[in-house]
Amino acid sequence: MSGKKITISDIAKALGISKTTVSRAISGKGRIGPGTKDKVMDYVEKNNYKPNMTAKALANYKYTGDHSTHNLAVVWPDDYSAMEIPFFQKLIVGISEIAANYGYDVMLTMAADDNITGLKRIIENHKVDGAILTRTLVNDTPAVYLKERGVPFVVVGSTDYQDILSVDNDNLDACIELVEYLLGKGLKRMALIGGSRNHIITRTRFRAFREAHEKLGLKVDDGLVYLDIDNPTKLDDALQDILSKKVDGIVCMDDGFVGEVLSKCSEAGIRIPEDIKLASFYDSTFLENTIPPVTALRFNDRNLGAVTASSLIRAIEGETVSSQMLKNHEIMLRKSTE
Amino acid sequence: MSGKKITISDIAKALGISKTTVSRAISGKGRIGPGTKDKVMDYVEKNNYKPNMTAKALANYKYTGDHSTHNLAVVWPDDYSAMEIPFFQKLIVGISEIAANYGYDVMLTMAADDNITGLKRIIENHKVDGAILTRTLVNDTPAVYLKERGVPFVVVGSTDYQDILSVDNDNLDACIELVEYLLGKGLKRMALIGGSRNHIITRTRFRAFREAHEKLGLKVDDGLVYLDIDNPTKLDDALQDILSKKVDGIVCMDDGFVGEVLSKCSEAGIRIPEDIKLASFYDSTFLENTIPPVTALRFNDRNLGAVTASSLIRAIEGETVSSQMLKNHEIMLRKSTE
DNA sequence: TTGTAGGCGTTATCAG
DNA sequence: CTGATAACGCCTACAA
Repeated sequence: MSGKKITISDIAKALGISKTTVSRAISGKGRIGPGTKDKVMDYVEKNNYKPNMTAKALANYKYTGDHSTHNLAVVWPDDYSAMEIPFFQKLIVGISEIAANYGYDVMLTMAADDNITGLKRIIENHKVDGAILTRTLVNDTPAVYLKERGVPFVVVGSTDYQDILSVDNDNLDACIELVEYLLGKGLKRMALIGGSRNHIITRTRFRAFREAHEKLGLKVDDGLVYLDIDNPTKLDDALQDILSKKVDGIVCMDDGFVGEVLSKCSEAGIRIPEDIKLASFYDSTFLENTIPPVTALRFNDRNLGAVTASSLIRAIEGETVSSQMLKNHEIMLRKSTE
Repeated sequence: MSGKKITISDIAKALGISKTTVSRAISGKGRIGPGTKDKVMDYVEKNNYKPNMTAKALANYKYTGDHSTHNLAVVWPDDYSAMEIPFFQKLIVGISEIAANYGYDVMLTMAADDNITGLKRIIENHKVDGAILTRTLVNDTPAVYLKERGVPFVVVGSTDYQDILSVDNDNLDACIELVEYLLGKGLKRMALIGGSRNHIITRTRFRAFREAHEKLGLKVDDGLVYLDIDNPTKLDDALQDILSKKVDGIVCMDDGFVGEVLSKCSEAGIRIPEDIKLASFYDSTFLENTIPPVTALRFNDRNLGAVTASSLIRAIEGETVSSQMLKNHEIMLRKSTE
């Protein structure tokens, strides 16, 4: 474990040749005699030489003007509710896989709409070549910042901002499809439970809920729509309200709401699906094993991550890429809506 | 959006002063006239100058011999089962928070015991100063690799290897406590369901299960221990077997097993807790809302991540740190064991 | 095929 | 208080 860092000059000196020759032997670029090359490679092997990537990058910059790090930033929301759902985790696995294929590594950072210091540090220190925002916001501070800095980035989800590269599941269609299915079963008074209205996904889901009703000439009762439910207390209150209102169906925007709904119904002696049908706009393995299992929309998050990563990398490398909407959903019909 | 990268020499030329002076103004080191400094800072502001970190690092290396990146690697297991549980997600949030406090950023990479190419690339390209392994293995390829490369690292969880820095929850004590509680309720035939035996955590939990029995002069029936349950099929088989064997309790090593247990019991007309008590060695919000809610051990994973990160950073910065066992658990008694 | 020389952007030394 | 200069490790035109 000799702590001494060895450089190409050291090798050159030891072998009685010039730095240039050593550099050529190692990089494989330029003509070089086979004997010389072997000699160098031998020495490299024996003395465990590792090139100094910093110096390499600096020298390389001179010729190519390229300052790339081969790193991508993935930005996670840092609110508590996001930590409980596996979406972001699956997404990043998909991202990592593709990134690795292209020789990129992944940096992870948290950001809230009112605190993007972590992201700023990474960008300003040139630690990444581009970024992926894993949640779109109505008031999207991170996106605005990246755009203004001229950093390539892709958002996962839809956005109202112009000229922003995005990759999204076909959430709108998927949600409409599910709600239509429920309305088709004759449901008349469905409640809707969802999270922050500052998340684009919440708006999209709400819009789908409305549009499905409209398509069938029905109208949504706004008194049955519960948004901005972002903590257990609000959820409890909403549920109490809902159960007192004689609804015949409950749609949860996220799987995270479902457990509580089931347990409250059970306590209140309300049977699912006999008395109330229940469905979720987002599936997870957990919903397969609830009693009863709950109908939900399943998306392939890992695939979504993969597509996003490849879009970003292609954008970084100068290709022209455009936003995509993935046909990526499946309705998992389960007992809760039978 | 002037693509031109501006350097310290550009500033010097524009202002008719020397590079040295500009450097001093920006770094704040060395004596410099206040007027000059303001002039420079003004220009920096107006022309949006950002230092080239690569060059900075190289120059810095010359004097301090320090090659640090201010990045940490976090290594996730890349098997499918890990993706479903929020443990790793919570852990990394804790890690990120502390890292940010110390001015470090986080790189994420996946590794399996038989595939650590991602980790290798990050280490060999000097992209990080140290690493955190989020799962310990009996046959720990990543740990062996890092040790042999001389890279500072910390493992989350206990390990059999010597001289490895680790931070862990008091899993053994916690599990013993829970099992003792169950035995204290008079249970005589408890089944145990767990994951891969190559995970140290599985061994620890199994050991706790045994030791709790021994403390009360009881013996574990090996026929009721189901390990290496790493896919739905195996779980189904195990459960079928268990339910045919007249057990009076089931302990799941992880919350991921619980949903399936509950639904199988319900199908079979077995009541919990009346016929069989149920508990889990790992809690999650989901277990609060199952029917019935399930008794489980709750650990503060975010805190675990935070402690791990601070250990690693202190190790990187040359302090002597030692392995820690956190007193970090709480038994959440719920209806499933009443 | 190989060597010489100069430069990437920055910082610290040392002289003015 | 300020400026010229060398150096960090590597790479590539250009010369030999």
